Formats: sequence, structure tokens, C-alpha cells
Amino acid sequence: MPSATSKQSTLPASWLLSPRKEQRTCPSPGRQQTSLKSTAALSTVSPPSAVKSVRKGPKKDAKAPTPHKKHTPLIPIDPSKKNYNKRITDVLSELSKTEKNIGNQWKAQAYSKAILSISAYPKPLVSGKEAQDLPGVGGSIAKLVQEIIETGTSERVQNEAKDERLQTISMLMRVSGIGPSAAAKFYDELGVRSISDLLHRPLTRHQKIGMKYFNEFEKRIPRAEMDRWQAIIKDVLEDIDDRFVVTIAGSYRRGQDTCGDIDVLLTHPEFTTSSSSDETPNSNHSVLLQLVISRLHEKGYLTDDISLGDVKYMGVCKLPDVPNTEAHIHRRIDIRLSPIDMYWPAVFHSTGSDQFNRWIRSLAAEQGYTLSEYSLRTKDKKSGAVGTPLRISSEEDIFRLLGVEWRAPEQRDW
DNA sequence: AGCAGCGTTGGCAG
DNA sequence: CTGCCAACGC
DNA sequence: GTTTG
Ligand SMILES: O=c1ccn([C@H]2C[C@H](O)[C@@H](COP(=O)(O)OP(=O)(O)OP(=O)(O)O)O2)c(=O)[nH]1
Ligand SMILES: [Mg+2]
Repeated sequence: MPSATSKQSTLPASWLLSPRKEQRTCPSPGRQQTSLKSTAALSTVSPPSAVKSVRKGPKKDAKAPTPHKKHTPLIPIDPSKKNYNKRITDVLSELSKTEKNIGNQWKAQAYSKAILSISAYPKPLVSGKEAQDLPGVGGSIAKLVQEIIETGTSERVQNEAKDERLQTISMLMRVSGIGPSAAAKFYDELGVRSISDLLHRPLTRHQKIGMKYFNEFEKRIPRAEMDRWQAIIKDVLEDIDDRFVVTIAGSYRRGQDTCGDIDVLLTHPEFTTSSSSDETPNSNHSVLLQLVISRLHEKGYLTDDISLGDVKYMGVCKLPDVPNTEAHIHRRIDIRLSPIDMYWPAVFHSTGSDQFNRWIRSLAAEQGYTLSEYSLRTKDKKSGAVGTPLRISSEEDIFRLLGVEWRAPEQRDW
């Protein structure tokens, strides 16, 4: 059902390809509040039919003799297994969170890494020493593990729980758009002591939205609702051009029962890395993504825009209200536009998890490659010089080139 | 010393 | 305004 | 905080 909205010129889908380089996106600066691109009414296109549906992971057959190397630190874990050391990892999670709140990125990650391998350990740990054999667990964490085994907790964690400043900062960081730096500044320089104090402070657009939906954003999205969004988005986009390929990635693609947000990957058969050059797109993106976003707005699905660039949109959506029914919850939605020839690296990236991505990217680096959502390329460890992108025609290609056995998305749920 | 790699926003310097 | 960079997020 | 070179 074609929308009955503004009709104008009817562009053939192929204009998508029209190699237009330059053309800086020009968010007029004079703006005050309304800054994101406004809805430039572009119009519909109605080519063939036959909607492409979501691509699924490829079969994983021909594993072929691969250049197997030894796996890095972390050896892939089976997320479906039981955690025999939850008591321990729960405490370590607190420490990781604290470090993150303080802005100690690396310490926070170090704890997370240790948590990963301790969670995968096949039996209850009985000593810190035993723990230290695990990848990512060094002297400090081993000592903590010992303390946790003996006392059930850690003195440090207990003390941090009593630290008002830390607790407040931790609370403030639950607002989307407030990170360690802003949280500390709010507390130390602006006297903010509660979420409600923020209402009287200058906030960025993102932070305002984070405040507005503070409670709603903390609610998980049931898989059934994710299924609805998948159908809705496909439907809306089909209206623009039925050759759009929509993939809901992230935790949804990894099979999770509930998700934190909706990660949409969008591509189109005719949308390739246009013109020539680079492995980082830029040309026709802009118009296309904006068209998609404005259409979703018109249909009433989007309620707020956090950010909108040429390739990535971050915003808020909500299912249509139904009379005499509880209102639906506002959800965070991310939409990424990818040229078709970069689709596989893009799904791979968007499927995650983030820890899995970090792991496999580290592995790639060790082997003299660099992996991003755009490509897998060789990269000289010394000079940093990168090669031309390798041909990637499936997710399996990425695994194979890195000498890693294929893992279905469900097995990447670290 | 490195820790994955990248997009968008917003502040600041010039 | 452009260019750069920190912050924040995916 | 931990691992690597
Ligand atoms: O630091 C990050 C964060 C995310 N991603 C990728 C992997 C991730 O799966 C995807 C979507 O991010 P999101 O934050 O939505 O994570 P998720 O895996 O979908 O989990 P959640 O259910 O919390 O949304 O983007 C990264 O590569 N690095
Ligand atoms: Mg997600």
C-alpha cells in the first residue's frame, strides 16, 4: 500500500547509484534546536516486486584446510553453557562497572575479559591460584577471586557501594548520552546529585532524549516485538523500493529472547561503493538514509532522532498505539546503511557481540589483517599500511580467512 | 605499549 | 566557516 | 588489569 503522502518527482531507484561525490551534507548551522536534517520530501519509487527477505547466515560447509593458527588469549566460549562461578563473576562485574564509571576503560575491559573466561570455566573455582591459569586473569584478579571464595564478596566492592559520589555517577551514566566525563562533571562542577537534578541543567540533544525515556530505555524488548519491527520496517521500505534488503542484526540475530534495542542493517542491490575509490563509503549514502528516516517518521514509527549521518541513524521508535490498550514502550533503534558489496562485513559487524567482535578483530590483527564493518584487509603491523579489501562473499569467508571455525550467530553471543 | 574499529555530535581554535 | 578532537555510542 | 614483545 503506497502511502498517500506527498507526491512529487518519482525517482527511479537507479538514481541511487548516480555517482555523486562531493555534495557535503549541509546541516544549516543557524539552527538552534532543530538541527537534524529535516524531512526533504523525496518521493516514491515503485519498481518490480518480490521483496527480498532477510539473508540468513550461509551454510557452513566446505571448511577446507584452513591456515589454522593458535587462538588468541580467549578461546571461544559456548554461551549456552552454565556458569559455575557466577558468585565470582558477579563481584567482578561490579568492579568492571566501577572502573568504567570512573573512565578507566582498560581496567573495565580487563575485568570483562576475565569474567568471560571465568564464566566459561567448566567447574567451580576453588582458589585464586586456579583462576590465574585462565586467560585474562592475572595476579590482582586471582587475589580477588580468592577473597570472593573465602568471604563471598570483596572489600573493595563493599566500600564502593558506600561511596556516594560513585553511586551517583553510576546512576547518571544510566542516562543515554551521559558517559564518565559528563557524569563526573555534573557531579563535581554542577552539583548534580540525582537524575531529577539534571532537568535543570543544560543537556545535549542526546541527553535530553535519554532523560525523556530514562525508564523506557532500560526495558528489554521481547523477541515477539522484534519480529513485529522486522515486518514493519520491511514493509515501509518496500514502499520506497522493494529491493531493499533489511536485516535485523544485533542480539536479535544472535537469537536472544529479549533485546536491548533494534539494530537494523539496510542495503540495496544497486547501492554499491559507487564511483571508484575508497573502502569507506560516502557518496550516495546521505540522501538515501534520510529518505528512509523521513518515511519512517511519516508513518509515525519514529518519535525522536538522536543522530543522523550519511551511514548511521540513531533514534527512538514506538509501535502504534492501540485504543484501550497500554501504550507501547519507546525503543532505541539504530539503522545502518551499507553498500551491497560490503554487506557481509557489515552483517558480521552488526551481529556482534561486541566482545566477539573485539576478539576476532584482535585475532585478525595478530595475523596481519584489519577487520571492520567495511572490509577485511591486510595490514602491515609495522608501518600500518593497509592493503586492498579481500573479497568477502559470506560470513564464512571471514571465518575461513582468519582460520576460525564457523560459528552461527547464536554462538557469537558472548 | 597495546588493548577493535568506526560514526556522529558538539565544543574550541583559528 | 573549516579543521580537529574528545565524548559517547554502536 | 593483563598480555605481549
Ligand atoms: O562496542 C561495540 C558495540 C556494538 N558493536 C556491534 C556488535 C553488536 O552486536 C552490534 C549492535 O550493538 P548493540 O549495542 O545493540 O549490542 P547488541 O549485541 O545488539 O546487544 P543489545 O541486546 O544490548 O542491543 O554492534 C560493536 O562492534 N562494538
Ligand atoms: Mg542491539
